[in-house]
Amino acid sequence: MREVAKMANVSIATVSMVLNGNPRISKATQLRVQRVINKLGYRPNPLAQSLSSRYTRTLSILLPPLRHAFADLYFGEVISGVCDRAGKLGYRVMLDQAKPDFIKDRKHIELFERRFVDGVLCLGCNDRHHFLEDFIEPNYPVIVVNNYFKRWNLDYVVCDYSGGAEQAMRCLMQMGHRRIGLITAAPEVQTTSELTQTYHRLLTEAGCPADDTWIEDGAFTEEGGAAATERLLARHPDLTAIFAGNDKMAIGAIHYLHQQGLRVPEQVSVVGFDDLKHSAYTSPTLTTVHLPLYEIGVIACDRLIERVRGRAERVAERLPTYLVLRGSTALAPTGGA
Amino acid sequence: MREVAKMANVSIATVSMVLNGNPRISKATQLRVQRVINKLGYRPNPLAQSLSSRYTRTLSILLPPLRHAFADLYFGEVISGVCDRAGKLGYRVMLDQAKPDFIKDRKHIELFERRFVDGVLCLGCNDRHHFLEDFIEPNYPVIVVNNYFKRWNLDYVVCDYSGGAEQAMRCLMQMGHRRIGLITAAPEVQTTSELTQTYHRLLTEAGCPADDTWIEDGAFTEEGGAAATERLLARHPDLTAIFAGNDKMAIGAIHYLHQQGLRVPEQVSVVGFDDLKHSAYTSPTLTTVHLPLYEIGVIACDRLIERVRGRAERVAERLPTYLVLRGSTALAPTGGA
DNA sequence: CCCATGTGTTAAACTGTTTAAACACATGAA
DNA sequence: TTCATGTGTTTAAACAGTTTAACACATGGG
Repeated sequence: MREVAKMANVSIATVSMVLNGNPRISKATQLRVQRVINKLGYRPNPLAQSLSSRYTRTLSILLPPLRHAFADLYFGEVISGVCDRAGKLGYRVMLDQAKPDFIKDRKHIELFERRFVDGVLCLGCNDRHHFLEDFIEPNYPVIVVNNYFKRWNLDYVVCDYSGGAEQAMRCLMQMGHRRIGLITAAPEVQTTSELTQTYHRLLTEAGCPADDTWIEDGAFTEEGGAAATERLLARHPDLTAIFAGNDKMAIGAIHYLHQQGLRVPEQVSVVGFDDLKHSAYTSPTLTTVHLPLYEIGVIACDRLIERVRGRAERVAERLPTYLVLRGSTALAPTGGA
Repeated sequence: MREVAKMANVSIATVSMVLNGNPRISKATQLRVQRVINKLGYRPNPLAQSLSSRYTRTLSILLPPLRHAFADLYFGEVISGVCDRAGKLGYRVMLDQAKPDFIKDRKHIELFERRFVDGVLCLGCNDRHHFLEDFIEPNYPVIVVNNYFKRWNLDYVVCDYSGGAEQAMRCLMQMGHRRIGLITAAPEVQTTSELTQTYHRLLTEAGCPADDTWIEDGAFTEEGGAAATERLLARHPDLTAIFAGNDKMAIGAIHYLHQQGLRVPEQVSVVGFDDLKHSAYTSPTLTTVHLPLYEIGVIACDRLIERVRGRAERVAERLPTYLVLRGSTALAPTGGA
């Protein structure tokens, strides 16, 4: 920078102002300095810029403390959206994981206090992640992705889980299903509970309310989905459909059903939730609720950057979802179980 | 830092030295300063540290310019390994994507020149990614993950593709398969070409060499795998097995075979490569070669940090792979096609 | 002619750390 | 006593920018 200033016969401050498009610099000076910058191929050092300006132009994606958290298509889609958008807006993206040590060392606070990042996107978090509380009072720029909280007043962007669940349930019921098992996970997550409530509401409206024996926890994993299916089937051998809170559990369910020699969808229909890429390639292909995960990443990123730049209003957006009808659903078998 | 220095009656430099465990500081001073640091809850500003020390303690993961690149279990596993290891060693991880604009703007160079990061891990790159060349001459710390190049002398960590392919092919051949189609992708990738060579070698050794009509490109995607299977089947309706260069293409192949009413594995056996999480949950479950992708991420991260810290020797590691026998393979049908 | 106003530029202070060189001061040997 | 040596600490200069108050100068109005 010094070199540029010297060669253009101006002060360092002038060069800085040219770089930042300060309107107090005359056209002539601007052009002269710009030419020298190009000739010297000068590029400002972002570290120094951040040190001075207190903006890092870096965002963090904070993932829950799951093993191999990045090897997950659900998170992957969101992250893709965030990265694409952030890149376009000149922001960098860092990855962090809210492991117990991470929180214990207050690293989530340091993210801001030590100026590692300008803002944080929280994926896959739930009510038990008490560290979220620490973001509220200092009013740090944070957006919760695909969940929201009653107890904490945090900005969020979510998919319309109720709407998606309603479509899925209506579809099953129109096909004649009434004995429908529900596999969910993390009941403390608001979006999940929307799903459960919708499930209850629609069955009740149809005059055949379900009790808790029809609901099992599948931990959002394939194994969990399979195990949950086993438990459901043990209690209700006559069930004709399973509605899973995500695609992985649905795939686990199909896996278990096949193991037991049950045919999908002839004997049991299965509906998932997420519409991950490979759900279109399973056997049978999976009927599922499409979530705009990539788009949600894009929007969350947009809103976060707006907040970083001073936007004050709360963010609370809800994106529409829709059912994708594929091969894992069929008319309910008419005969016996 | 100033405050700490004042309160401990020492200079800022002394505080810095205490922080960095400089042996020239006496035990007494060290203790005194440390106490003040704790009392004030002082934490050094990493930006300023980086500005001074010229180390950012940040690594970049550079992904190829694929759509939704992060929504990929293959990359996801590697990234998980990298993040876990980097976190333990006190390094942060940034995400970058080698899109055309990114390269055109020489942002991959700026990563180093503007001191965004200390080192870069390149995932999913191939011989056509000429930007890799730019890293060689300045000797920037870069590790190529799961590929290597003959034309460029870059450090790498790979899985043993030859070994894995040999196990897969031997397994198929022991089950009586001889008419085996190969679905690969990106032939310019060394690791891929290991696979193809092994395929040719084993078939030739068995006295039934295959020509190029037995090989199709599947672009590493499910769609591609399905399309490749269609082409293979059109030419060789009598094939009894398909060996795919990754799990996604294998899943695409099974998808197409099912669509055509062919049973897997009774009529056609399918073997994949990668052993992604959900390959254990497909129908049928997928026989595949397990790649230690998470471990490769860990090791690549380790080696990169060693290089950043001055290690000079070239990195060229190869991790073992093994076949996982599941439900998509069976004895070759003895009768007609 | 004097002063208020506006425009372009600069010097200096600031961001928070590292590090090389200089500086006290005590010790031990000649 | 004098000088060399070693130890612990400080000084001051980087690192590479941004920001702000001040300044020089031109213009226009009273």
